[in-house]
Amino acid sequence: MDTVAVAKLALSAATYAIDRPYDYQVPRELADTLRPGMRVVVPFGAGNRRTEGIVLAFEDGRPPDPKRKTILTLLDEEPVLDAEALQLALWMRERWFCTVYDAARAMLPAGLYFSLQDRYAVAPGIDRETAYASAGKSEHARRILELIFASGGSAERRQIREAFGIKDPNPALRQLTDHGVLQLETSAERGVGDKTEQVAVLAVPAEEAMAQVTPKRRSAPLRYAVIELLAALGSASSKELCYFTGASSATLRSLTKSGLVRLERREVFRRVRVPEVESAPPPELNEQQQAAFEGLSALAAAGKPAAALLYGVTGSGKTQVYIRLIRQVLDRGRTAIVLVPEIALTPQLLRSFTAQFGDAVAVLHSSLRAGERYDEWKRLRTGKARVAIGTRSAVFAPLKDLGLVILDEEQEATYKSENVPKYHARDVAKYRCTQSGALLVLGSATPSVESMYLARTGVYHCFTLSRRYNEQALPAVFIADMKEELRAGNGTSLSLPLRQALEETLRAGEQSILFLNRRGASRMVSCGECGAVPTCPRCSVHLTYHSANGRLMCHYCGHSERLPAACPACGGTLNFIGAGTQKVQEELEAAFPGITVLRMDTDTVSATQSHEKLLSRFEKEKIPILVGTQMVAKGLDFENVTLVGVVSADLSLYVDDYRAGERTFSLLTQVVGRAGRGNKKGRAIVQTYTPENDVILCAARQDYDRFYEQEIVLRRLRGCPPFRDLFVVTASGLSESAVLKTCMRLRRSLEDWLERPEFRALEAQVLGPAPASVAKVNDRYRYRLTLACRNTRAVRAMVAHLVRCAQKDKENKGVSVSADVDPLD
DNA sequence: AGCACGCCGACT
DNA sequence: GTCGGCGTGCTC
Repeated sequence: MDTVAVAKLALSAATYAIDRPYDYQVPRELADTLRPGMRVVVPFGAGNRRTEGIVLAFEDGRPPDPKRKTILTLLDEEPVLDAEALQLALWMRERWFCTVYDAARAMLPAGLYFSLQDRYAVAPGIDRETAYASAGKSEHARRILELIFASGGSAERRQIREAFGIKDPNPALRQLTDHGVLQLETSAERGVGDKTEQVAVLAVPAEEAMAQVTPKRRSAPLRYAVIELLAALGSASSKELCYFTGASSATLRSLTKSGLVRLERREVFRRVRVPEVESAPPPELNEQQQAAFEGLSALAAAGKPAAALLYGVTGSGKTQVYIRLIRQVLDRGRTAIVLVPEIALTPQLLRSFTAQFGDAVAVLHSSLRAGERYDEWKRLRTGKARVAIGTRSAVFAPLKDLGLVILDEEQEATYKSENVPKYHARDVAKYRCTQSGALLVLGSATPSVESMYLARTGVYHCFTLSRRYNEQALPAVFIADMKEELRAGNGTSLSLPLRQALEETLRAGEQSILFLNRRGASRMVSCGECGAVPTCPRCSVHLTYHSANGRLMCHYCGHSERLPAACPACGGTLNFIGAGTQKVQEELEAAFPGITVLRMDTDTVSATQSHEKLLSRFEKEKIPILVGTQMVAKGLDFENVTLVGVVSADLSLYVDDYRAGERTFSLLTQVVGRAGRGNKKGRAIVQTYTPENDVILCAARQDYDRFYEQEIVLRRLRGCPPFRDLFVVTASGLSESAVLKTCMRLRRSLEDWLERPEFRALEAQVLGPAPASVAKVNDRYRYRLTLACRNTRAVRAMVAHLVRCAQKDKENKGVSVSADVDPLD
């Protein structure tokens, strides 16, 4: 009997509700070349639209099935994912409620991505008249033809859909293709961010262009703004042009139609890599470092999966241990991954790694151009580079014989992805280490409570570095009670002790850093008279001011508007509020006339220069005082900084999140550790309205162990990680009542499930529905249910089932449902 | 999600 | 009789 070869594919068009391996017939000409891990193009769905798929496996000897469709084309010459990576993708689907394709997409560099477009083109030999005759009386078909002829004979399906709005162009499109007037072509284009970018240039002299748009300045302000900017610059990238003027790509297109602007593609110059550094000898280790190294090295040598916590106080030299460990792993013929929270904040670490390992290091992070990222990815896959350093997504580095994964500052929130797939790099790292018998090293001065718990209970090995480099003493920490300051009539953000300390530091010719630990440090605008704050029309958030383009912008949906001259509600004067760094800067300048105060927050960094530049200015010019947000907390060490002030330790503490204590402790510890890195002794002043708070007291004493002991009790009591995980099911939609109804249905079936004998013992708890932290985004209301429960395979399967059923349920029409584990907010 | 099929009202 | 709007069900 005749049999055929069938490929099992994961498809990009399959949503979570219908994600499963799909069977496709392998055409004879691909039978020899096609292997698992390669990407292909296949027809999918009733309309056979082109979809990308990735080969998971083959099955030979299957009976032919007339219903089965056939693979159209091959996209790769070599597999882009190996067997282990495919296995990881399947595991991610189970663990984080995403599709296999979502997982695969996270693993591959964007430069590898194709965008498949269905294009409708006028068939050869068909003229306008024949075409319109075929359209007959169909209004839809006529409109489609108009669009296609207007755009030069062909148009993308997406374009046609958008032009139609809600109505369905498909019957008309089918009619036209059936008559042979139009034909469908598929184009596979390389994805975004290649080596070129779109640039807009003036097509006519600047004066002429200005003369054309000026009369219509009122009615077409965006066109005017674009031309005005282009007249000044000559040319600019389309992206920047839109950012600075608030114009959309439609504005640019309309300007090209008027003949004022030309759009071109221009080569983007690949950016300079890590600066060349002289190679350095392996670092010398002190006694403690040596002990940690030997312990870790033995674990790595065993070739069995293992995890260890490297708990080392700030300045105890964890990097040197990493370097020696990597060296050894490389010498044994294996490879290593180093994850850091943010590349930009770790230039020193990057430099020392390059000095040690030279070309064997590949750097992967989000601000690399797609092409560069792709190049680095290829170097890793081919074995030319054997150490990958990067942020979260570098955990997927395509390395064979992985022997070691290091997560530096493992408690950092950046290791959890906020986009689908919402994975945590720590868990992916664990899985990869298990796959390849590698060692996972979690390094931190302030480990996450979860990791320390696992270390204390013997799941992780634990190594401690308690001695600071050169035996430096920890800075002396003083807590300033801001309630008392208020009672004494001091309403500013600078307490008396902080003022005095600043004065003394100034007099000694030393430098100070003031830290404002406010999350998402951005600036808002409010009316001085009526107190109104401009809000996004589509989302329930305040708009933030961007000084770079002078506009108010929404960080959730991208809405932007010009900063109004006066309050739209009452006509009053608008004031800037927000990060407060500016206010602190002003207060400092008033208190210390003539002293330079450098400010570093999202505003000054994006507008003027990179924070690296700002920091080097601070160091080289010995600017007396630096005020900043989160970004001053980490990274560089300054010899001459002897005073650190925390303006308000409470800001990150009293928020509704079980990790608030941990985050505040970690931040305060890092900030305090900034003082006195050189020979001089440092001190720190922590200002707070709640000086009796245990987290603040522990941080002031740099007493992690005490903090942990208290925190773990709270976590157990509240049923938070590490004792239970929080599964969050989110429903969103345009109708608030529909979203809430979906949530109530979900809650009921969740409770039904938990009644079953196999789940009773888990003592799970269901909370909500409650509005999400940002209750409305893009006009969609968001509510969520929280299930606090041990994270077992059965529970994950149950949640997955629940989400899938909710997505398929007709009662939930117009509401989308998704799930996440231990989300950040 | 995206597409086809089928039902039904409006217009011719 | 069409055309087009809308609800329902499936995706190899």
